[in-house]
Amino acid sequence: MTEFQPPGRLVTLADVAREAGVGESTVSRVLRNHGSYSKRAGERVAEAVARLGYVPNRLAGSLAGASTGTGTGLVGVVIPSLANVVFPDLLRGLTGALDGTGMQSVVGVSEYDAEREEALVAALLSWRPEALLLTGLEHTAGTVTLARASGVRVVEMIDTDGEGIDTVVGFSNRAAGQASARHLLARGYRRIGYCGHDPSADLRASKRLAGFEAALAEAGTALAEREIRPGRSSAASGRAGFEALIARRPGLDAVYFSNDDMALGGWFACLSLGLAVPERIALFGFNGLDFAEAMPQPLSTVRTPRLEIGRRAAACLTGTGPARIDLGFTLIEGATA
Amino acid sequence: MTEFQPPGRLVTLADVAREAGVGESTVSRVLRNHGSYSKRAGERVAEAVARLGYVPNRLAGSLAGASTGTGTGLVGVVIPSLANVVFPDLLRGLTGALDGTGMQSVVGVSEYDAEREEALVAALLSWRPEALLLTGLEHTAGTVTLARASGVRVVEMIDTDGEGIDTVVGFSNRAAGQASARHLLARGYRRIGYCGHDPSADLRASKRLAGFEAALAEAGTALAEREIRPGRSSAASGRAGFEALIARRPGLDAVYFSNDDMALGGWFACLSLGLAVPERIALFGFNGLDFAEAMPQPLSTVRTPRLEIGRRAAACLTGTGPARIDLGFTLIEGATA
DNA sequence: TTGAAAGCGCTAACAG
DNA sequence: CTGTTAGCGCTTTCAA
Repeated sequence: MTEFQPPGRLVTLADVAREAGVGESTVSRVLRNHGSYSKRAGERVAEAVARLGYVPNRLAGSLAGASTGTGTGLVGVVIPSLANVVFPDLLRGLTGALDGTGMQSVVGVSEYDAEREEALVAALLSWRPEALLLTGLEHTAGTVTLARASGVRVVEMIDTDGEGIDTVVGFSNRAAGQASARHLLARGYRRIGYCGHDPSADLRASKRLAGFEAALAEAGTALAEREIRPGRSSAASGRAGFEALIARRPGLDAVYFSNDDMALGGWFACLSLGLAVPERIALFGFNGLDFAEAMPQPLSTVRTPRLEIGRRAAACLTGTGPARIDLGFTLIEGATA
Repeated sequence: MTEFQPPGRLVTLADVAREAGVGESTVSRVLRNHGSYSKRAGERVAEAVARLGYVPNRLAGSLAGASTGTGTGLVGVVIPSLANVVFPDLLRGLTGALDGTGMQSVVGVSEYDAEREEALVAALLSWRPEALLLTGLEHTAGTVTLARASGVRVVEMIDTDGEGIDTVVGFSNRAAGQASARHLLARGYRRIGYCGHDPSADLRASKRLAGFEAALAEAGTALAEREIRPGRSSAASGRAGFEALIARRPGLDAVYFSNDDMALGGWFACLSLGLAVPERIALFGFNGLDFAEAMPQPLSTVRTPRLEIGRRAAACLTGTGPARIDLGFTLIEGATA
C-alpha cells in the first residue's frame, strides 16, 4: 500500500530534513509557519512530509518549547462523573469552544472522590497543561496546593457558592434551591417533600437543598418529609424514592427532586399511581434537560447553563486575572408545579 | 503558605537530586520504583519531593523513555459526540477500566464528521499514544493510513458490521435492527412506521434501519411510512416526528424509533393524543437507557453493552493480535410493543 | 533565508 | 547501590 520502505522507528523531523534536503530548523520553521523561509523550502518540506507520512512528536516539541513559554496546548480537566448528563454537557461546551484553537483537553473522572481528584490533578499536571479546569469548589488541601504551585490558570466550574482558587464560572446552586422553594410556596404548596439521590458525593445537590430549606424556613415552614436514595440519580431511583415518600406521607402536596432524572421517575410514579399532577401533587426538578419540555406536562424545573459554563471556562483560559462569573439559571414554569 | 522560596521555573528532577543529595538517576529510580536503591536514598528523595512540591514532567519522561519502549501511558480516543449518552457511557466503561493502570485517555470529539476525525487522529497521534480507539468502522482513507502507520494498536468500538483496521469491539447494529423487526412481526404488527433522527451523521442508526427493513422484506412486507427529523435525537424530536408520522398515516400499528430518546418522545405524544400503547400503537426503541425500565410501561427496546464495550476496548489495549469481539445485545420485551 | 549547536527534563545504559 | 553520560525529537538562539 505504501510506496516507500517504512523505517522501523517512526519518522522524525530529521528524516524530513534529509528527504527535503534542508536543515532541521528549516523544517521546524515551515511546519509551524513561524520565522521566515523561502517558498522553495516550504514546498520541499511539504512534499517530504507527505511522502514520509510524518507526524510531529509533540512530546518533543512541547519539551523543547517549554523553556521559551511555548505551551503544550493541553488543558487538564477533572469532572466528577460521566454518568450524569451535566458533565458531558460541560465538556461539550468546552471542547466546542476549544475546537480550532489548537488546544486539546485531557480529562480525568474523579467519581465524586476528592482524593481521586487530587491524584488526577497531579497526573494531569505532569503533562504540563496550560490550564486546569476543576468542577466545584470543594477540593483537598493537596489539590489546592498542587494547583497553586503549578502556576497555571485554574478555573472551577459550575458552583459559585464559596471561594475559588482562581477563576470561577458557574451559578449559585443555593440560589437555585431557594428559587425553587419560592416558586412552590408562591403556588401555594405547603406540605413539601424532598426526594434526592446520595448527597455525600454530590455536594451541589446538598447546596440546592440547603437553599431550598432556607427559603422554606424564611416563609416559616419546613420540609414535611425527605427521602434520600443511595447511589446515583436516575428515573428508576426517583420513582422508587417518590413511591416511598408518598407512602409514608400521603398528605404531601409537592415534591422537590434532586434533579430532572429523579423528577421524571416521580412523574412516572404519579402516572402509575393515578395521582393527578399538579392538582394532587406537584413535582419540581433541576437541570432543564432535553426531555423536560417534551413531556405531556412540561416539567417545572430550573435550567442550568451547562454548555455556556464550558464555553466560558474555555474563554477564561486566555483571559487575564481571576474572575468570578455567575451565569445564573432560569426557572422554567412548566405544568407540573 | 509555602515555606520555601519557590523558583521562578518549575521544580525539576535535578533540583530534587540536589536537595536530596543524590544523583539524578537515583531520583528517577526512586520515583518510578524501578531498579534498586537504598532505603535511605528512597527516604531522602521522598522528603525532597515533598519539600519542593515536585511534579514530574511526563513530556520529558516519555520522550526519554520512548527509545526503549517505555510508553506514554496515553490512549487516544475519538468519539462522534458527547450529546448522546451512548458515548459518555463508552468513555465511562473505558476510563473505569483504565483507572489504576496508570493509563490516561485523551479524547477528541468528531461531531460525526469523518474529516474532523482524521484531524483529531493526527493531533492525538502527535502525543504518541500507546493505542488509538475509534468509534465505528467508517473512516477517511487518511485516517486509516495514519492509524496504520502509527504502529499502535487500533480498536474500533461499537460497530461490527464491516471490516476493521485492527481490533473491533461492539455488536451488530444491523442484527439489532433485524431482531427489532422480527419482534414486532412476531407480535403481529404489520403497519409499521419508522421515526428517526438525521441519519447522514449517525451511520449506525442507518445500519439498524437497514437491518430492520431487511427483516421486514424477508417477511414479505415493508415499512409503511417513515419520518426523518433533522438534527440530533431527543425526546422533543421523537415527539414531533411521531406526531407527523401518525398524522400522515393514522393506520400505523407500530413505530420503530432510531433510539430510546426518540421513543420516549413518541410515548409522550401517545399520552397527549390519548393513543393506547401498545393496543392502538406499539413503540420500539433502541439502547436500553436507564429511564426505559422506570416508565409506567417499560419501553420495549434493545439494550446495548455500552459500558462493556468501553471496558473490553481497554482490555484489548494490552491484548495481542487483532481481535473481533461481538458483545451482542439484549432485546428487552417491555410493555410498549 | 538558513544551518549548526545547545538545550528542554528525563531515562537508561554503563561503569564504578 | 549509585553517579556519569548520552541521548529522546524538537525549538530556538546565533552566526553565516
